Amino acid sequence: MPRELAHPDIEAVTLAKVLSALGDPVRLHVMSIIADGNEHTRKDFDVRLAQSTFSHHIKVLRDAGLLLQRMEGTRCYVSLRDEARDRFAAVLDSVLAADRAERAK
Amino acid sequence: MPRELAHPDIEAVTLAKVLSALGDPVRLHVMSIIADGNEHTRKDFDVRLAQSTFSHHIKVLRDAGLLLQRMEGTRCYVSLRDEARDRFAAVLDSVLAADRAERAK
DNA sequence: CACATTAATCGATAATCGACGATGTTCGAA
DNA sequence: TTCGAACATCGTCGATTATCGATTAATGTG
Repeated sequence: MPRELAHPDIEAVTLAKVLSALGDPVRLHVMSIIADGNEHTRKDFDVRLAQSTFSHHIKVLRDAGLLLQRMEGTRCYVSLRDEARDRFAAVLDSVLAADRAERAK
Repeated sequence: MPRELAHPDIEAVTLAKVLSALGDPVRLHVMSIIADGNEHTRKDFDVRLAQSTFSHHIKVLRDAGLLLQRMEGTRCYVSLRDEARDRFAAVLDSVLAADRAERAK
């Protein structure tokens, strides 16, 4: 596979795109994990989906500019994309807080 | 048509549903208009879509618990739903602010 | 080198979504 | 009472999305 994954220009990302990407339970879960700013591998997300399906969700977040994906050997590390945090700080913070609140219920 | 439109129980609304509903330019525009807390009629939203398509978007927002729809005679008034504002205050505020910022660009 | 691991991508399928025109209902006006 | 305006809903369409299994690529490991 291409060792370089395509990440969109953050300026080209629209708010609607971001919200649409966040509007899915699986992807919200991924965001809640990478919200700590660290890199994570697949094992950190225990979703019971086919591997290819999970890859798809990661790609949606990546295409929305929210997630940074780095390949190292056969491993894949994902983390919150800094430019996204800068550009959508308030939205991401409030969404992640609401997600925690909902999960805690 | 039924003079009473169905509005979901606000407790049954999930964050993912809300974000998914907000993840569309037309619906973001509607939200930005009703954010003032007042009631609005169709003429306040100048979208160049078929009437039925606009109705569809209104219904999506209504089903996400975000919008209150009141019929009076042949007119339809829509406004921000108070329970949604209470439950998702931070998310709505940040999203609407980001929308304004994006539009102002 | 052969083989297992990790994960993107491809191809298929089913479900959902955005858009539209047509229809039906309610109401106000002539 | 008949007409028109306003708007929800229905049926349909093409496009997108979610899911999966299979394939492929890269890299470890025996």
